[in-house]
Amino acid sequence: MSTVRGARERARIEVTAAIKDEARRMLAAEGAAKLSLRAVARELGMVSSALYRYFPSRDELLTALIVDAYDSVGAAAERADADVLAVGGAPRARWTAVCAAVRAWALEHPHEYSLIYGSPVPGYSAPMDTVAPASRVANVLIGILRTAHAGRGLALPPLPAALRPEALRMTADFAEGLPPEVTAALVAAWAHLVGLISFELFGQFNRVVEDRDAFFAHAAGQLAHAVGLPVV
Amino acid sequence: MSTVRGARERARIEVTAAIKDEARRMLAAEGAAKLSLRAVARELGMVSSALYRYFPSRDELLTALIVDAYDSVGAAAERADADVLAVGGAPRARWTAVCAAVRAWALEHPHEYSLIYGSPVPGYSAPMDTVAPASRVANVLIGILRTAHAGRGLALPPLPAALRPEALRMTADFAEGLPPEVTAALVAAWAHLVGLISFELFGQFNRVVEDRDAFFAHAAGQLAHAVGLPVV
DNA sequence: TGTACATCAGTGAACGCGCGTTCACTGATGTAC
DNA sequence: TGTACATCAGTGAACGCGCGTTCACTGATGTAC
Repeated sequence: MSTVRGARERARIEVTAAIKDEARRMLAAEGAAKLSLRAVARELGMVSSALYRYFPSRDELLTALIVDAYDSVGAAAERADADVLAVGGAPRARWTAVCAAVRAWALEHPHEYSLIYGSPVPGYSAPMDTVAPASRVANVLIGILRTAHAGRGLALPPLPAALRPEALRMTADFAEGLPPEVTAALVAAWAHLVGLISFELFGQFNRVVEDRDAFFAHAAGQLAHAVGLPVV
Repeated sequence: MSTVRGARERARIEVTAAIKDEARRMLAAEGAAKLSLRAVARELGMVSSALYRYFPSRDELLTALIVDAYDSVGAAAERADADVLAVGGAPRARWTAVCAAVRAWALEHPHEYSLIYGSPVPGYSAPMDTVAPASRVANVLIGILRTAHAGRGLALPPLPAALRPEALRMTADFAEGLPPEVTAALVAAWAHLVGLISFELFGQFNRVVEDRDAFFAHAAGQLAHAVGLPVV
């Protein structure tokens, strides 16, 4: 019951963290495909086989990094939202702040971003552990829209009949309480946001968009509009 | 001056094509990171060193595949647009047809799509040869908007002052003749389109969107709206 | 049309590299009595 | 408090693998006279 851990347990926690930190550094330097257990061990002054005391395989280490990345961007989004909320910000301000926070996180951690929103790592398939952390950012956005809906409301045109059943199902699954047209718009807006960030990060904006801050700020406003958030 | 080629030249063309075809097949099976000259050679019954007669390095082969992929999706977009145009389709119909064609191409060639719109291949940097083919799809969309602008016009609200200079520059650079707010909306819509397709392809829609056809059809309509294309 | 030489596709062996993972081991830390 | 045993982190060697690239070579195709 004691929170005072033995030397063994504390060492284990520290070494596990050191391995993940080093792996993250290599990720940032080389990308996920180049991440190797041997290189991490080498950098830590351990022998490669020693890592197997901490992670049963390279894929498990990758999974840990993916979960951490989702948690990291999720926390950044929650923090941004809470900051705006603390000064009494309206839903629209919260929305654009969260968009900006996700982009800022991506620009600071490009390889971690690639890991979770880029092309899948070949030969790796994400286990269930990643599902919950993966939805933290989306949950922040849903929370904002719920507040807005409960307040002045969200004005969106009705859905075409073909999409209504799907939108109702999505709402029931993960956005209980929102109007179905808002749920549909939210999912599209979320894909849009990640598309914008990916274009910027993966080089698609090279020779196309130069003033990226201005462009993104405008796009985030359009996104807010697309999910029905009023301007004031 | 004769178009009748010698055996040597014809053989070279055929073998080059066979190498690219096989590389594309391996790409589809394993992804870009796993693409290896040795595996391609093995599959073709050649010795690995023989490939160096055709491609000076693995990166050159990758570049060739990237250029082909851009050309392939560009051609698909152009074909879709031409088909709708041939039956007298309005700009909005052309727009949604092109969006659908890009998505269909991506679903058919997921790894080629990853190659051009996914996270960059580690250690590879795209040379200038890829710039022109990369813009074929965008050029189709620009063409549609030009027609629409010349016709009934495109109704979009004016840009915020912060984005006007950038939008004017973009217009001058690659979308001459369009109103600046349309150019800005087009770039955002293009990122949105790729974001939607990437989410679908990279697994982000798993357990989220089930009726993907309906969702995408609706999103493509929203995209048309976002660039100012009238419904009729 | 025939011969001599140049070009070039493809071979096979080799270099040097890094990888993930297993396994028997040593020695330090923790636990039960 | 002291001893005997169990647990576990880390070692070092090894396995078997695939990779990109170079190089001297053979033999077929093309070219000039």
